Amino acid sequence: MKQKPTLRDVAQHAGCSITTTSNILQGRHNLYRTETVERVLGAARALGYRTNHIARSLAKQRTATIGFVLDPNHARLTHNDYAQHVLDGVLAYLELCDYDVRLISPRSNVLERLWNRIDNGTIDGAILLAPVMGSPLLEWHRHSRLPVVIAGSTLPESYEFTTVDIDNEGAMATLTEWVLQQGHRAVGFIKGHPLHWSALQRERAFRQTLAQWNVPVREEWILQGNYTIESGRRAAEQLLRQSSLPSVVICADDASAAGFIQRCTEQGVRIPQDLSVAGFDDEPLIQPLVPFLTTVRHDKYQVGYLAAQLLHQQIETGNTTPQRLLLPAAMVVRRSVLPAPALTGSAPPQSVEGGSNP
Amino acid sequence: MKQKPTLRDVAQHAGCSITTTSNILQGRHNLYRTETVERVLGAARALGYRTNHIARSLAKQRTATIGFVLDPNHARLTHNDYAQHVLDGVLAYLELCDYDVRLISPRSNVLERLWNRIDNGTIDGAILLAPVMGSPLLEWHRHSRLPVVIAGSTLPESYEFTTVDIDNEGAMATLTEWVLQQGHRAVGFIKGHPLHWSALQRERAFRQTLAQWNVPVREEWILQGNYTIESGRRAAEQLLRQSSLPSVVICADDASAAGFIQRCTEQGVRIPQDLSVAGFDDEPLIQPLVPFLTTVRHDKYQVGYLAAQLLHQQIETGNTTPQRLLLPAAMVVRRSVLPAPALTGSAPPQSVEGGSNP
DNA sequence: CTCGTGTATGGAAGCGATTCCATATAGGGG
DNA sequence: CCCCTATATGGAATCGCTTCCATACACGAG
Repeated sequence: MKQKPTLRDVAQHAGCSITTTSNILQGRHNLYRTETVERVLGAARALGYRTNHIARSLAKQRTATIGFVLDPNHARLTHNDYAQHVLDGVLAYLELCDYDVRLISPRSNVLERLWNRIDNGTIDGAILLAPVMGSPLLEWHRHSRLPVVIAGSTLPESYEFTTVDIDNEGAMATLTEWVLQQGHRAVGFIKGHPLHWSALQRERAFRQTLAQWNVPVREEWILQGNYTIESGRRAAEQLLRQSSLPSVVICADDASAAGFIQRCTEQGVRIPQDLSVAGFDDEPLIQPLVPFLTTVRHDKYQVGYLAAQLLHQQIETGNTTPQRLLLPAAMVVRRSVLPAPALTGSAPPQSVEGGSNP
Repeated sequence: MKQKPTLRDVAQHAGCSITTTSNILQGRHNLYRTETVERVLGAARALGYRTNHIARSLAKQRTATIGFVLDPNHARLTHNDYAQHVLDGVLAYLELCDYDVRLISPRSNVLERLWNRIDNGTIDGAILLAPVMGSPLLEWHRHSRLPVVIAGSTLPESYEFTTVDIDNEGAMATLTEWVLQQGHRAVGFIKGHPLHWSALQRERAFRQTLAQWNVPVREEWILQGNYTIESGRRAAEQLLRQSSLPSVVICADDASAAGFIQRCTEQGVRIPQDLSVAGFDDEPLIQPLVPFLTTVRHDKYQVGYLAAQLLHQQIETGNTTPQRLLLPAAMVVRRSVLPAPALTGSAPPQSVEGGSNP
């Protein structure tokens, strides 16, 4: 049970200086005679030497670690399938450049405590996962000199952050347009979580598209949701209580779509025969529940992968000029949206666009 | 854009030595006059000082960080609901003792690379999440002096690790016994992932219980699964091809149970009228698919929480004597298991035990 | 023979904390 | 008046590694 060998031990064993040893172990082989190199490498192997990354980090002022920061207002990571996919992409990229991840999952909203966890020298940069509006984490940028990339939210221009997210507006516009092309003119909407920018963006795109098509927005058909199955059920109850119903409901996400459909079915409203429904996210965990759901697919893994890549670049180059990446999403047409029962709209009929049905 | 302040800066600002500053900032207030304490604390606040944990770790030889190590043979974290719940428990405990988590998700099986990621001084201990049989991570214990706790697997005695897991054998014995008490004597089984100890343990308990009740095991009704929905579907196809069928099938996990039920239903075999099915895990993601599934519930969060606690103790005390924690699980009786059509067994009828139906 | 150039190596000062131990001062007892 | 103890503070080594810069030597050119 001996101590872990240090650089000094290796140097001693190899009969050369610490400098030489350090250089060779860092791969600067060409500085030395091959014989020296081999001696050092041999000694390191013989002793089972392993670089102490803490010491290295202190000396280099570089940890080769990034923080993956969950928002304290979020549901816990473990109930958050989204987080996992993004994280997976992050890990995949970091594997390439040999970086590590520190998980920062604050239970507290106290800015001071948050900072202590984050800005304590243990990470070179951070990925913030979909911070919500008004999150203390965003207060951060004023004081932090740490490179930061936001994954999963596109913030308003006023925030000077690099962001990576799917193109919520574009994708929802496409979806809405497609629904309109099916002839629907009476269209409802279930909103997403009120604190998420993505929810705002999706709603905005929905409204704008309706406006472009001169289709009136009926506010009593716009229901609040929060990206959960349960909220979809509640929305259904609210909607079904009304005297007149839309011919289609577009949901800001698959979870609420699933809840909505469930509740409708329980109430004897058949989907899609009596009412069409579209979702958004093509959430794999939801899919088995409503396998026929027409929705929009996007690549969360890719969001994480690119966020990591951008962050890595910022760290390496020191250039932290904000950028905004918007990834495209694809429609997945299944069977939950039927053509409108009676075409009455003013817009010209057009051909179907978008993804295919697996 | 000035440099981050260091201890020296604070000391200077407060007009005292670095030693004094360090002591006070570490909370040893009683060593000094209150006036000095206030001066130091004030200076630290004024400068926005934040201790550099890297330097601290080097000096203390303690990082206050543990590694959460996924098995390279595992599915990726993001498709692994189990991992998230355990991780969540881990985070909850670590929050209490102010430790952090480094995520170690090796893509490689190369032991040397694995070690470099793990044993490089950046963590004080590690939690291995459910390592599979023959995993390179287990080779580890011979060389590593790092405190390690295994979460989610109970290894054979020959491995000298502290483990935390649910009581797979006990829970499966209870479930099997309950099924037998319902009068079933023709009982099939879908096995879990062949590389997971939990799968072995569940199968063993199943067989032993049958043996205790003098119920013969029909090997053609024992089907291979691997903890996935798809494997349950395959098992159903295999089983339904046979000339004689069991009256009940016990599955080593909920996912394969769901797949099994799905496929049976598609083939016109009604569950539970034609065939009873029991699951195991009470998996929340599966539950919406088969809300009537009788299964066994256990607390993965608790597994993580306790694993973290044990590891923390080992780190603090230095005492790494192996322990094995087995957490109890509770039956959840729903409607997927009916009493056997005709009682013919030799065992005495007994009363129902186990959990309740929410 | 001297100088410059290039190659091979080592010395020593850091990185930013912690901590052992020494020192200084004040006050109380003999 | 001196010694001892307790209280308050600081000096300096240390953690293990990186890296700037110096040194030593050899060799060909001038």
